[in-house]
Amino acid sequence: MQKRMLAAMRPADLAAQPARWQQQKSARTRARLVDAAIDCLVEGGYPGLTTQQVAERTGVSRGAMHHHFPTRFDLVAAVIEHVFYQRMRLFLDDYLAGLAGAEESELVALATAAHWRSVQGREYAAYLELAVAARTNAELDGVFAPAARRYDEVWISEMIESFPYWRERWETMKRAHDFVIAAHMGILLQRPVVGEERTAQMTDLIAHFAQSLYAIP
Amino acid sequence: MQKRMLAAMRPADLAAQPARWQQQKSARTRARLVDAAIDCLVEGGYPGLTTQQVAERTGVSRGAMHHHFPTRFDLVAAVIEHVFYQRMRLFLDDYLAGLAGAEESELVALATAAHWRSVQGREYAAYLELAVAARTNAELDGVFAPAARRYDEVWISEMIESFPYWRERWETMKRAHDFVIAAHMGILLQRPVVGEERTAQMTDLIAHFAQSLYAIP
DNA sequence: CATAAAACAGGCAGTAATGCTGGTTTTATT
DNA sequence: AATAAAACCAGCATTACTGCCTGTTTTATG
Repeated sequence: MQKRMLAAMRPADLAAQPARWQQQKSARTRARLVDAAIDCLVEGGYPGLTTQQVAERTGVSRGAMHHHFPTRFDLVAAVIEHVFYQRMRLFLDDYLAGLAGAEESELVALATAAHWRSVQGREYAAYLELAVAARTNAELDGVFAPAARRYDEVWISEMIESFPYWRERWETMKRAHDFVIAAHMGILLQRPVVGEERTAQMTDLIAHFAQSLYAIP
Repeated sequence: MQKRMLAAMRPADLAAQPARWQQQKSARTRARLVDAAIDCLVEGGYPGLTTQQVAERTGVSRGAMHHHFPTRFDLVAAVIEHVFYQRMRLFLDDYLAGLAGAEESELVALATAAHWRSVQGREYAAYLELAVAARTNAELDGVFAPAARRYDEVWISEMIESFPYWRERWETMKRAHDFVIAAHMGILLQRPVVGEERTAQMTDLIAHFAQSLYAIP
């Protein structure tokens, strides 16, 4: 439960303790820029992520921004790293926090619930915008797809570490993992049209199906 | 199986037999413009749907385009109607075509398979782009959300008509319907990262779960 | 303390998209 | 055939975004 795989992928924006003050200051503004970019993404989608907006939100001049991120796409690439990392970290923090003194039979339900919570955060909203935009933007896909596959492997590694009870049934675990991730994404997108009641019914259904995958060998 | 509800919602673009030739010509160019707009949507996402691109693809001048669709958003609104209608029509055509001589127990599997096929068409790709863009675009959402809710009701009506066998279990049917739609959407978005093999496993899983909803009362 | 380098600021040209306007051709009406 | 209306065309002004460029301040180094 050490999140070893994930820890190795921490992006430069979230560095722990930089040596020089100047580097620290630089890292701080970079982080602020990336954070503002995520806000833009959440509020205006991928087309709403403009350098002007980011500069205006952070108070950083466009010139300074050009120093940290020469082109708009450099900023987008940094956002991608940040979003993948944070999305996974927030899920793991939530899941591991609620794990104390849990029965083995509850683990799947706890993980499913934690994932549904994680899906409602702004990091996931930004991730979704990027994922959809990458479908129709070759340049973006060139950075997004490799990152997605990288984190998919990390995610599986973490799951194997967190679910030692199903050591001999990793294939089943992977299928359940894929299923929950895809289903929650779809539910999130359908939520505005079906409303809260049917959304809740669907999440319950997903949890039930995920459980059934483990219950039946 | 008459698609009565759906037939009542056919957009003006797809009118059957207009009276005057001029109106027919007008409807034809309108349809061409909407069709080109869908191509833009599929290839470049919502930001790629520009009036210039549409005019260039169709060969229609921007001035003529302004005559049919005074503003860009008028075109988008027409696209929304078209996409909702076509997405549902293509699914129903496919499903009803494969229905001849089918066992009652196969219906759920047939419907699920037909829906997964429909999800891979360009109409659905356009729908997805609009759905995601509407999340961060209030003006777009103002047209998209009502249309989505309208077609959600039509969809349910058609399902009730197509599945008379579960007359007394409409709630179960609705839940299965919601589940398959959401799950397929999520699978489609996850497909580029998980690959074809895991995608196929997921669709099989969805079909199995949908079936189980009916099998167990 | 002097000098280099890093971080920051503001502004300018190029590009592309939108909405609109004046003018032209084609079709319908009487 | 004459007139009105619908469909079509080309171009202009505005807006907004990107990329880059020249300076200025702050921090590190010898």
